[in-house]
Amino acid sequence: MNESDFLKNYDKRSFDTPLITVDSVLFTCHEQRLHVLLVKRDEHPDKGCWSLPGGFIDQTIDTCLEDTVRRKLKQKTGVDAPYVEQLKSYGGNARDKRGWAVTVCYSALIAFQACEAHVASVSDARWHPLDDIAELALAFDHETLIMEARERLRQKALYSIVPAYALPEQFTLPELQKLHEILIDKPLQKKSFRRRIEQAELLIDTGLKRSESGRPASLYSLKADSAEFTFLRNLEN
Amino acid sequence: MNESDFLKNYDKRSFDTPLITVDSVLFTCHEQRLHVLLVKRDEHPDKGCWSLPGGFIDQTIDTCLEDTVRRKLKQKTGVDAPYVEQLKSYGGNARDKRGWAVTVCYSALIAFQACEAHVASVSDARWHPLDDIAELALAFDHETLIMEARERLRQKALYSIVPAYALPEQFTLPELQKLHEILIDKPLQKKSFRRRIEQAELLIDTGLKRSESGRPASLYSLKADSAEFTFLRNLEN
DNA sequence: CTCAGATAGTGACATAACGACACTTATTCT
DNA sequence: AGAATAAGTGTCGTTATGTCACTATCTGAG
Repeated sequence: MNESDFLKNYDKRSFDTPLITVDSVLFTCHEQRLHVLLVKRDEHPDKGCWSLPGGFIDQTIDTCLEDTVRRKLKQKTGVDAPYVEQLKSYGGNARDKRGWAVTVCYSALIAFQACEAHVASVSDARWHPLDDIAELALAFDHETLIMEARERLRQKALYSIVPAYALPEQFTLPELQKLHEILIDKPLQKKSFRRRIEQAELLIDTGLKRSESGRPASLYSLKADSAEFTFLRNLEN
Repeated sequence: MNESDFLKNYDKRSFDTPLITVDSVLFTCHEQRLHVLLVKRDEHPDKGCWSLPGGFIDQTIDTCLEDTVRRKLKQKTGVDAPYVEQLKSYGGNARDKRGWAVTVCYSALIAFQACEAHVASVSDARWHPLDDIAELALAFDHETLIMEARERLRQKALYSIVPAYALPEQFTLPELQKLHEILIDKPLQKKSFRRRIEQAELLIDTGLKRSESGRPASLYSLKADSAEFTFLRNLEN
């Protein structure tokens, strides 16, 4: 039998394949706290629990996994997230009551202001402070997904400025430093922090921000695709 | 309807879900070259092409994705790989002629000697020098998977000694350094290399190895689970 | 048996990045 | 005007690394 005959007769629905979904841990920084976007499930299983934005692949419109992720995120936020990164896949027979299930988990970052209005208009979506999710009823193994994504973001904060995507397009260095301090849960030396960033040339200066009090701070934005660029050392202080 | 009624009536086979598989890029170091284990496909699609060891999840015996990976690898190598790490998932409608397909790609390392005999006895499995795979006919998008896994391993070589799992359990520092040099394709200063490792205390000294010529070299082996421990800086020389 | 060659491993100094912290500058509020 | 606050800099000591010469130990040729 040649390949085209094989494919003509092939029916992948004749196999019992695991369920496959994508899920995203969308982070933002709001009022000096890290938040995650959660969606209240209104269908079984785990009906009524909070879950990560995500779901099944639409084979008719998604050409790859990231298409699914961005589509699902846009439904909840109204905008395309500036940073989306695949983290890890979880698969097993115990994750989902419906049976063997695989989910490809992504992490994403967005500025709170960029989607504030749209999120408020979506009835089942809500930002939750990360420190509060232990008290929520979470669907499936999503608490694990969130915690592992949180840990990855903490690691990123040690050697990159990826977290900057959780801030508005323009931000000051003290604002960025504060975010890093939240992420790694430790105060940082401002001199060291500035040096690391200046040296790596990851940001561009875009003017001055008139401050409420104190000196005016320079506004920065991310240099094109500087996301993954690394500092030279780990942050230890 | 309550949840248990819902689950009773739920049939995941009524949906057309993508195909889902796992694949592993198993590396080893042999005769100063990096090799990858490939398997010759004897079924459609891409019959006759070389592919990565992997395949479908067996929902009756695998409880998680890594179970599938280790099971498939053991079929080809005869032993359990000492290092297995999930890298990335690939999904899309163009990867596999059978339709929308997702694969969870793992990277694994093993000592050549640990599985030399068994691999030789498996008719469809063979080690291929990494530099030669461009000339092979590879199935699906497996060339991409291999290249991205190769790049990840290169990165690991810059800040960890994970590559040591591609060596026998006991090895000398010059052997490890040579492997890193192969991975990052650049000569390294032995003094710097030794210092980085000694400082991080990633290895334990286990005796002396009588050399063919030159001074006898100390044998080392990995400290328990020191795999991911990092050096403090990137290797630049 | 001895010495050359090869390889393992060390000593030592210069450089670069970082930690720490005091200091300067600019703005707001009283 | 002066205190308070916050942005941003100067500077010094420490640490890790780059570089490279040097020592030590083995093999093998003559």
